[in-house]
Amino acid sequence: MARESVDRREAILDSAASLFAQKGVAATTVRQIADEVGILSGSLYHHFDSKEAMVDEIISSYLEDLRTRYENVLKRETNPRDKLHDLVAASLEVVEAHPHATEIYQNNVNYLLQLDRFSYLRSAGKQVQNSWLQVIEEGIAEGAFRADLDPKILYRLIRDAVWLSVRWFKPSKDYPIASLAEDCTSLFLDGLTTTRA
Amino acid sequence: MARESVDRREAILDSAASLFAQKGVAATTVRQIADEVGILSGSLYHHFDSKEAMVDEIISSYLEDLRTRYENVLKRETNPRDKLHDLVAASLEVVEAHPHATEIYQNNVNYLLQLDRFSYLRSAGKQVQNSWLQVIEEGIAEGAFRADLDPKILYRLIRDAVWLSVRWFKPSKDYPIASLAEDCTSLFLDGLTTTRA
DNA sequence: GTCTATAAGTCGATAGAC
DNA sequence: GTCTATCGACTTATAGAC
Repeated sequence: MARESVDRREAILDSAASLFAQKGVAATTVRQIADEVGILSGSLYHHFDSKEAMVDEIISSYLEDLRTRYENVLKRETNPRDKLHDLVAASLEVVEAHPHATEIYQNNVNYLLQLDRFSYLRSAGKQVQNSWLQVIEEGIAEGAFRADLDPKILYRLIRDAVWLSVRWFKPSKDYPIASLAEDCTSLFLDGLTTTRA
Repeated sequence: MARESVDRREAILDSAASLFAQKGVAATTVRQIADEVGILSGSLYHHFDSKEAMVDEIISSYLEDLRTRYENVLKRETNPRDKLHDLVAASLEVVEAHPHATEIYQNNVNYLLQLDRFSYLRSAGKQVQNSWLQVIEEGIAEGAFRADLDPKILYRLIRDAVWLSVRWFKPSKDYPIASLAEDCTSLFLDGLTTTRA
C-alpha cells in the first residue's frame, strides 16, 4: 500500500472518530465526514465499504489495545492493591490513547449492539469484566479487600467512574494521567473519610 | 383536558422514552414510536409538535424532579457524611423513578447540546455540580473529608459511578435501591481496603 | 383523535468519467 | 483516488378527510 493512501485512511478515520464521538454515530452523516476530510462523500467508499466499517475499525483497534494492556497487568505478580491501581492506570492510558473511540463506545454501545456486525462487543465486554473481577476477588480472598461488598457491583462502580473520565479529563503537565490514576485508586481503596473509629 | 388524552400523551411519552433509551434519540424514528403506541406516525403530531418536543418533555420533567430532591437534601442539617449519602440516595431514587430519562440524558447529552432547544442542559448540569461541590467542600472544611483530592474530580468520579448505575442496576426485594445507596456511599467514604497502617 | 396521502428533504451507497 | 451524478430508501412533518 502506498504511503499516501495509508495516511489518507488514517485521516478519514480520525475525522470520523472525532465526529462520532462528538455527535454520536447515528447522528453523524458520511457527508459530514467527507466535508471534514475535504473530499466528497462518494469518495469515502473508495477507502471503506460503509459507515459501519469505519466505526468497526475505530472500535476494534481500541478494544484490541485495551485487551493487550489488561493482559500485561494481569500477568504481573503484585499484591491486589497494586493490581487494582495498575488496572485503573491501564484503562486511563487507553482513554488517553483512544479518547474518541472510548467516548464512541461509552455513548453508543446500546445502538451498536443492535447491529449484527457489532455483536462481538458483548464478548469483549465480558472479557473486560472478567479482568476486573479476577483482581477484586483475589483481593477479597487474600483479605486485602472488604468482603461485604459484591465484587460485581464494585466492578461496575469503579468501571464507570474510570471510563467516563473520558468526558471531562484533559491531561496536562500539572495533572497528568498518572496523577488521576493515583487519585482514583486512592479514593476507591482508602475512601474519602479522613479518620475512622 | 379529557382524561383519555392525558393518558394517551403519557403512553406516547413512555414508548418514546423506552425507545430513546434503548436505541438513542437520533436513531429512533417517529414511525417506531407510533408503532409501539399502535397508531400512525402522523397522528403523533396531534399530541406533540416534533420528536424533539417529546425528548424535551421527558428530560425536563426528569431534571425538575432531580432539582427538587437535591434541594431537599441540601436544606437538611446533617453532617457531611450523611449529606453525601443522601445525595447518592436521592440520585438513585431519581434513577429508579426515571430510568429511561436518565439513560437518555447519559447517552445523548452531547447530541442534545448541539440543538439550540436543549441549551438549558448546560445550566442544569452546572446546578447539579454545585450541589455536590457544596457537600464535598463543606466536608473538607469541617475536616471530615480528605483535603488532598480536588473536589471537582471527586464529584465527577462519584457522579459517573452513581448515574451510570442506570445501565445495569435492576432494583429487587433482596437488593433495593437503598442498599445500593449504602454500598455506594460506603465504598466512596471508607474505601475498599480492610485494614490500614 | 386517527386516518390517508404526500410533500420536501436527507440518508447511505453506487456507477462510471476522469 | 476523487469527481459528477444519481438511485432508492427513509426521514420528519403537514394537509385535509373522516
